[in-house]
Amino acid sequence: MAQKPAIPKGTRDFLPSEVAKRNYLFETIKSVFRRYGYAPIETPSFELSTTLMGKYGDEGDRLIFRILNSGEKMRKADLDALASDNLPRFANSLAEKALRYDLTVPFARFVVQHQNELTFPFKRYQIQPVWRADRPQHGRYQEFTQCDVDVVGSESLLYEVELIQIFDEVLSKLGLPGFSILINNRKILSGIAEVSNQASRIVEFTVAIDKLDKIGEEGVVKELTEKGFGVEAIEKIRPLFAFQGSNSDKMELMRTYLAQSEIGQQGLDELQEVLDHIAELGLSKGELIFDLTLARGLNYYTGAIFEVKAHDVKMGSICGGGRYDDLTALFGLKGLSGVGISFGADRIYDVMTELNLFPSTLDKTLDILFINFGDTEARYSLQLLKEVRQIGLAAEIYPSVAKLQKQLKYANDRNVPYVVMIGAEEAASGMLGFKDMVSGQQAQISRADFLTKCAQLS
RNA sequence: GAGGUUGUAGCUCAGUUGGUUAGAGCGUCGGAUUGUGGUUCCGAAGGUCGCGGGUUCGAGACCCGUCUUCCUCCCCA
Repeated sequence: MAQKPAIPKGTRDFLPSEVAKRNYLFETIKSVFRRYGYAPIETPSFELSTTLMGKYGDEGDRLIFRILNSGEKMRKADLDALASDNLPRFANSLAEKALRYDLTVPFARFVVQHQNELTFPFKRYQIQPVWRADRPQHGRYQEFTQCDVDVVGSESLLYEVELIQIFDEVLSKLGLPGFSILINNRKILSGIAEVSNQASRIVEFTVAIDKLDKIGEEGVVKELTEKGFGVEAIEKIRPLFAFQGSNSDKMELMRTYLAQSEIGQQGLDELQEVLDHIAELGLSKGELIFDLTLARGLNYYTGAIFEVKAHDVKMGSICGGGRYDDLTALFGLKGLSGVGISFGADRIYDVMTELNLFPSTLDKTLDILFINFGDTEARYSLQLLKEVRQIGLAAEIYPSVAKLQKQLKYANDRNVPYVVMIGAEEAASGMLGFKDMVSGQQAQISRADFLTKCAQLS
């Protein structure tokens, strides 16, 4: 019985034209990564559940795809846990492997595991798919590709600067007309929590303040109240709702506000240093903005936090990243600070499609098509075809003796710029018909002239 | 995980309060035109109406379930 073809929700097939665009995207990204001295690594698409679980907070755990144990391993199911309603534990006993959720945590595992084989600071890039059991939406998939660059083994803020330059260079190179590179620092957020006496509830606080531009001041107050923040605490953070203006205006406000917080001042110092460097070096199309409401949920960032948003499109963040001081400590290696960023290739692809930024030349996968007029005539074409390929052009001969109309239509559909016709007449005379499919013009030229032309095209 | 929404030809979509044989455009294929494509004209093929159950004399349409799509939350690339 024929089965209706389908793929799981949140996943996609890629047609040749789409792969061409994706490769162009990846190649552009890679070329920049390499130029800044990063080398590629790869890690398995699935890890041990224990490697991933608990690293992304409760929300994150929910979104991790688990791989059901197979065969005899199914007997490991912890039925006691099920009976006592301990579903997380029961789930863990059913699945000892899980699809990776991002590239950062596996990277931390990789660094600890191979620490003796690496030179620090270790700079790597990694372009691989990740999976999230999220509900699909615009720009949101269950399988998508992340392009990460990270450096571990240095606390130098020069890397923050470098990564901002990479954001700017990649996205400018891809032709995005404008985008905002949002930056914040976890220490500033900690300082706010400290000043408002809510040090232990920083996550709830940051989640609420992250919505400032969405639900407004009243909404944030309401949400904080609902979460049990007292009137006093809310009054203490109210000055932050006026946070606006230039980066230096914002810095000034925060210097005053966080005057009593040591950690807050430290965060401001760090941010200031990065801002100064970038101001001096300049950016191409990007705009670096100090954004206090940027409080990404990932609970492993300890210093800088980044996020990038493209202008003029309705799309969430297209890039993210930040500094994490303790990530490798989770796998037993302390005192190793890391900082990294991630490009959301699929979202960038969607943005570029929407803004029509892909070069039209990407469609072309064939330079020359030889028309097939018959078995005898094709012999002449085959010899020439071989030489054309050696020159470096993509070329092929139509596989059967179909009507010329059909062969030309095929050339048309394939976006082939040139067609060569060698029929009985041409085979005898040593000439060939060379047709420009764009202009429609055709000329009889010698084989030598043809090969010269091919050499120019390659 | 919560709420809403969608599904009819390869694609985009019509389809009246439930009523005969479910339509159009685009695309595909064939022909006009045996060595000249994109334009034009003529013709043809192509549908378990997402899937399963129910109501009814009768369901593409109504009800229930399920999957899928898109959207708002949550969260994130």
